[in-house]
Amino acid sequence: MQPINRTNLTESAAESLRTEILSGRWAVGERIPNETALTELLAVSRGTVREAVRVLISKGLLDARQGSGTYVRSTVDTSGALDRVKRTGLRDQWEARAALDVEAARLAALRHTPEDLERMFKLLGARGTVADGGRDAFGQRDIAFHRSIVEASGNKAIVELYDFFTSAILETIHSTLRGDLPEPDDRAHAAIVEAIASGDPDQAAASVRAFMAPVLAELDRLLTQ
Amino acid sequence: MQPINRTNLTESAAESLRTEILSGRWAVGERIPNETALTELLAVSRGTVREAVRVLISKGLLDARQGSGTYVRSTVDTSGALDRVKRTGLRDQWEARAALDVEAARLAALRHTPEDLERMFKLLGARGTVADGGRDAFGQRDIAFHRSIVEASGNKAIVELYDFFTSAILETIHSTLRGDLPEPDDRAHAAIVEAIASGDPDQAAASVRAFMAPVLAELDRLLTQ
DNA sequence: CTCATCAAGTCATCAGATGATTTGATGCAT
DNA sequence: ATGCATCAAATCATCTGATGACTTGATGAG
Repeated sequence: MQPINRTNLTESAAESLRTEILSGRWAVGERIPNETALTELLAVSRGTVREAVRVLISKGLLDARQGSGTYVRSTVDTSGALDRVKRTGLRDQWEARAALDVEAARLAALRHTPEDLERMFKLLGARGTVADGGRDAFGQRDIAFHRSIVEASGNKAIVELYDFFTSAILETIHSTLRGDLPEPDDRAHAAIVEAIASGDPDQAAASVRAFMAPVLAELDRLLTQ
Repeated sequence: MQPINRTNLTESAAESLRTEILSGRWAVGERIPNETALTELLAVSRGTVREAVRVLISKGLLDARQGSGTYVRSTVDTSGALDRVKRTGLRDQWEARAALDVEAARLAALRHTPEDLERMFKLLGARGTVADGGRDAFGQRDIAFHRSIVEASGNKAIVELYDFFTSAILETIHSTLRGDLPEPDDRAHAAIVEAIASGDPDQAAASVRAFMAPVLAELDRLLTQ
C-alpha cells in the first residue's frame, strides 16, 4: 500500500485502498484491517481513513459493519463506466441509445403484452404537438411515448440504460446544443407502434432505424458545423 | 432539510443532502452552505458532514474547492443506474449485451477501418479451441475477439457498456450458473467478420443475431430448470 | 451441554484545534 | 484612475483525542 501526496489525502487514500481491493489482496467477504491499522498503513488520520472507506462503500467495494469490521463486497469496480460513457460525447450517446431503441422495438414486437400496446397507443395519441402546452411539455410526452416502446421489450436492463441515456443526452443538449433536432412526424411514430402491434420484429426494428436516421444525420451536421 | 435517525447518520445526511441537490435547491455551479452551516442544518458533527459530502463528490453531484467552498456539479444522479442493471438478472443482461452486439456489428460493417479488420481476423485466427491453454484462457481469447467487433463500430459508448455487461455477466455466471453455455463454432464466428468486411450492415447484424439466438435459448433453459 | 453474561474489538459520532488554499479588500505606487 | 502587491477572512483538509453503540467470542453458572 503506497504512501500518499499531501493535499487530496482522502482521494489518494481511497485510490490506494481501491487498488489493493481490485488487486485481490482480500477476497470477497474477507475483513480488511480495522480503521486504526489503516491509519498506520496509509499514514493518514483516522478521519481521513473513514472518508476514504466511505467512498469505497458508496462504490460498492466495501461494506462496514459496526462492532464487527469492514468487509470486501466486490473486487471489481464498475462505478466508472457511466462516467466514461458520459465523456464519449453526444453523438456516440445518441447512437447507442438508438441502438437500444432498435433492438428494444424488435423484442417488443415479439413479447408485447396487451397492456403494453394499450399504453403505447394511449401515449401516441396524447403526444399532440408542440402547440399543446409548450415545448418542455411536448418533450416530456414524446419521451414518455418512446420509453413505452422500450418498456414493451420487457427487458429491464435495456430500460435502465435507455433512461440513463435519455437523461444524459437531455443534459448535454440543454447545455451545449444550439439549434433544434428534427422531430419525425406522427406517421413515423405510428409506424413503429403498428409494426410492434403486428408482431413483426424486422419491420419494428426497421421502422425505428428509419425513424432515427435523419435525426442522427442532422445531429452530425450540427456537431460538425 | 430533514433531521435524521441515530445510527447510520452519515448515510442519512448524505441522502438528505442528495435529495436537496436533486430537488434543484441549488443550481449547478452554485455554492452550498459551508461545513459549519451544514453541521447545524443536518444536526450532525462536522466529521459526519464531511463524510456525507465526500460520498456526494464521488457520485459526481458535488465538487469541493479548498479555500473557496463546495459547489453543485450536477443535479441529476445517474450513479444508481448500473446497480439497478446488475439487479435485473442474467437473462436481461445477456439480452441487452446481445442487442449492443448486433447494432455494433451493423455499425462496424459501415465504418470499420483496415486496422479494425486486421485485428478481427487476427483475433479470430488466434481463438483456437478450449484445448489450447485451458478454459479460462480460451474464454479470454473469445471475449477479446467479440470485443474487437464492438470496437470496430467506432462507438465508444457502446464499447463501454459492452465491457460493463461482459464483466457483470462473467461475475454472475461464475457465482451462480452450473452448466455450460453452448459455444458457436468457428464458422459462425467467421461469418460475422466476413459480413462486416464485406460492408453489408444487414448481413452483419443478422449473423450476430443468428449467433446469439441458440445461446440465449440455452441460457433460458438453464435458468428455468 | 446450554445459555446468560461480559469484556474486548470495531465502527460511529462528536468536539476542538491547526494547516493550506482561495478570494476579495485594502492601500500603495504609478 | 489604474495596476499591483499584501493581507485578512472564509473555507476546506487534516489531525488528535474521547465517548458511544454494536458485534462477537470467551467465560462461567446451571
